[in-house]
Parts: sequence; C-alpha cells; structure tokens
Amino acid sequence: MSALAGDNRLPRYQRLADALRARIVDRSWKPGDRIPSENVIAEQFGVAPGTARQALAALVDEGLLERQHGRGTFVRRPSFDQSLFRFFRFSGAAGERLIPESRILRRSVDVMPSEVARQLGVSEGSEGIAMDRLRLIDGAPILAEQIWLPLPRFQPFLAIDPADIGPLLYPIYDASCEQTVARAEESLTAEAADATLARLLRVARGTPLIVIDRLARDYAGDALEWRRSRGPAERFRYRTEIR
Amino acid sequence: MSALAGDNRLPRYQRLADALRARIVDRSWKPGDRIPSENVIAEQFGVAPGTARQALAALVDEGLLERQHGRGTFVRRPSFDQSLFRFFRFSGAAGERLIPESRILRRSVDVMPSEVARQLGVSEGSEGIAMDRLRLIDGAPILAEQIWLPLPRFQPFLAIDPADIGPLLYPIYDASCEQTVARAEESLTAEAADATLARLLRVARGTPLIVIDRLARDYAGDALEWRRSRGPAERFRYRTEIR
DNA sequence: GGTGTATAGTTCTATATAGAAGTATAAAAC
DNA sequence: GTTTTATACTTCTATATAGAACTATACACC
Repeated sequence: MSALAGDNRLPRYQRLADALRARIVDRSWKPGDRIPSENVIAEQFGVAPGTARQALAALVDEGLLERQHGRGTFVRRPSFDQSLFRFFRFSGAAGERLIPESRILRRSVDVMPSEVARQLGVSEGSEGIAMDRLRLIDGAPILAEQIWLPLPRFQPFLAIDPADIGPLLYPIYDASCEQTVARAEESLTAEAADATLARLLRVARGTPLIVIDRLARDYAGDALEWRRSRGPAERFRYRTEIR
Repeated sequence: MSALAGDNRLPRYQRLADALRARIVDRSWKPGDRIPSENVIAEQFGVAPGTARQALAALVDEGLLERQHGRGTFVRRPSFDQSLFRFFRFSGAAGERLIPESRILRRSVDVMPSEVARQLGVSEGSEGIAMDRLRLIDGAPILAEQIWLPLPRFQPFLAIDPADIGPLLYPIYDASCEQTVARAEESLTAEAADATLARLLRVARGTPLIVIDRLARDYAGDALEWRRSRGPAERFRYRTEIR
C-alpha cells in the first residue's frame, strides 16, 4: 500500500489522481495499457473505492484514461490525425474518411526561427529538424506543412529514410524517439496565398488559405513539434458548439 | 415527493437529470435562479443524496447548471457575447476586453433564403426578420453581420426602435420576446472579400475574410437565430486545445 | 457604527456496502 | 467442433452516513 504524497490540504481524490497521472507521465503506464481495477487501486492507496472512482473520473475528464464497462480502465491512446477531419472536409466518393498521402519536399537540420524556438521552449539559436511536406488526395495538393522538431530529442528521426515515412508522423515519433504526443494547442487564422504557396497548392495567388499552427506536447507538457499547415479555405470548415 | 418518470431501464440519476432539465427547458427555473439544494431534491424525488449529486453533476457537465460551494446550485446564465473574443483579437490599448459598437444598417421583413429557413427549421418561403449590422471599434469596422430571425416568434422585436438596440442582442431577445439563447453551433471558414464587403469593411477586394456561421438555439433545441459574420482574417485568431 | 460570534444552510469530501450490468475465459454439454 | 453454462472480474448504479469547508445572516458586544 503506497501512501498518498503531496500537500495533504488537498483532497485525497486529487492527490490520488496526481499519483496516477504521474505513472502515465513517466511512461510506467503507456497508451493502450490496462491499469489496475478501481478496487485494487483503492486498496493499494488505502482509500475507499468511491474515492478511487472519483480520482479515475477526474483523469477520464482530462482525457488521460478511458473506462470500459466490464473490461477495465485503459490509458487513452491519443489520436490526432483524425483531428484534421474536424477542419478539412476531405471525403471520398462514399464520404468515408481518408488520410491524405504525404510527399516530403525537404528535410534538413537548421537554426530555428526564434519564434519557433520560443514556442518549443528551447534556447534561441538552437538547431532543429525542419521538414516540409505536401499532403495530397488523389494527387491533388490540399495542405502544405512546415514542421520543426527540437534536437537532440529527435536525433533518431534523422536516421529514418524519408521513403519510409508515411502520412502519420506521431506513431513514428513514438516508435523511433519514444516521444508520445499527448495533446496539442492549435491556433487558426487565414491569409492570402503568396507566389510559393500558390504554386505548391495549385491555386491562384491571393486565394484565401486557412493557416493552422499546432504545438504538440507530451504528457509532461514539453513541446515536441511545431507545425504550420496551410490549405485552400474553400475546402475548409471548422465546426464547434458553444454554450 | 415526485415520482421519477421515464423509462425505468435507465439509471435513476439519468431520469432525475431529465426531470431537472425539463424544469429549465420549460422555464420554471430561469437562468440565474437558485434551485433547491441537493438534499431537498433527493428527498423530493425519493433518491439517495449521492444519486442526486450524480444527476446535478451531469447537468453541470452539460453547461446547464453551476454549483458554488456553500452558496447553492444555479441555472447557468449563458453568455456568448464573449465568445467573439475567442475568435477575434479586439483589444484596447490596455488589452482589456471590449464589446464592439453596433451600427444597424437595415432591418426588414422578407422571405428567407431557403438555406436559412431550413436551418431555422421553418417551412420554405416563410417570412422572417432580416437585419444587417456593422460592428466597429473606435469607428473602424471589423465585422459585418447578417441576421435572420423567424416569425412570428420574434414579432415583438420589430416594435423596438433600432436606436434602442445595443450591441448585445441576446438580452434583448430575452426581454422582449422571452427567447433565451442556450447554446449555438458555429461553423467557420474563409473567403475573399467581394466588392460590397470590401467597401463595408474598408479593405481591398480579395482580402481574406473569416466567415462565422452561427445557429443559436434555446434550451428546447429550437433554432432562434441565424447569423453570418465576416471580418478581416488578419484580426482573427481562433485557439483550441485538442487531446 | 463597527467587530466579532454563533448558527443554519449549502456544497464538497470521504467512507462503507450491496448488487446490477457488462466482458472474458474456462468448463461442460451437445 | 460448436454451443451453452458457469465463473470470475470489471465498471456502474444506488444507498446511507458523517463530517469538513464555505457562505450568508442574525445577534451580541464593544
């Protein structure tokens, strides 16, 4: 039976939630893993089952855990790649979801722009991996992406043959660099296509483009990836509900 | 003690939540009201206090209620007007929030466009109130709005002198027509400014504009207002967190 | 008038317990 | 081999209860 650490002025269920969150952050529980049952946890930490449930509910609320009636409690596997679909309406003939192909235009090591370095939380003038990609559906370009990865954290990524890099990057980060993207902040605006982007995306200069900036972080909150994606606004629609 | 209505295969806390939600929908509990305490509710409906708490928590989650430790449980007062600030970065010199002034350009009764009628859930060819507004900060236009309100629901709104209509419409709907906006669906894209919008917003033709479509609904889910707002993309930035 | 104090009412935290409902696996029956 | 049954384990629902923490109000006191 582990004791509950932390400020004991805080409620027990919160301290328990902190303890469980720590296990996810330090990767002793990995995405997809089943964690012990609520009764076992309650016993291990010496709290009532109801208190354990409250802690678990809080972590479900944070998006860290997923519970399945009768099966168990699992570390949620973050999947963002579908998040693009909340933005762009790529749909096949049958309206099914499809993941755009990826064509890597460039990958190099360079000094990061100061704004990127700042957002990634590394010192000004640091080097990082720069990658430009074009995303296409049926050969038609729909998204131009600029990506920056900090070094040395992503050093192993450089060893991967670009030909082996599929459209989904986060599983690759996970497998090759043990970096798990847990959440991301996105910020969205629009601008007119300049000559370069117009050529890339095969639209007229001045065509309105949606610009999505994304900063991806791991469970600990460290920034892992900076990404800017641009696509023709015409294909773009973002929906949300407010209350 | 009221009995718990509804399908008794559903959990009690859900049926209790349904019963409480109904009181908000039928306006016997209005926004800002304090509702009975959890113990009173538990007794009234013949459930355990814990079950009542679970029902209340569900409604808090839906955004219908707000609880304050030691004070009570209140019907949440929906306030959307700040929702604009999640989108546009209007900030004064001190960075304080400010509500853009409003200039009403037109108000008339017309046959609704079929798409608007469809979204408002009224029959094709129905008449409604059309209103065009310009939102300005320090005299500079930043948002052009087109608004449609269904008739006869909003008949009393026509009696209001446009000069008496301030920037915030929802409180006016509430006071004059007893229509409370409880939630809204927004959908967002971008387009190039045509000649009319360019003149209105004082930008060059072809300038990228953000387009926000909003469908506002009451607690019962009836559509109350259709609104399309357009502003220069340059002043626009939408932020969200995904996980 | 202003300050502290008691009191009642509220939500929040925590415990203990019982059984329902869903899932997976192994054993039994056919 | 296939289907059914039993079993164990999981989360979910529901009850009952006690006290902590917070808020507002009325009252006594100076």
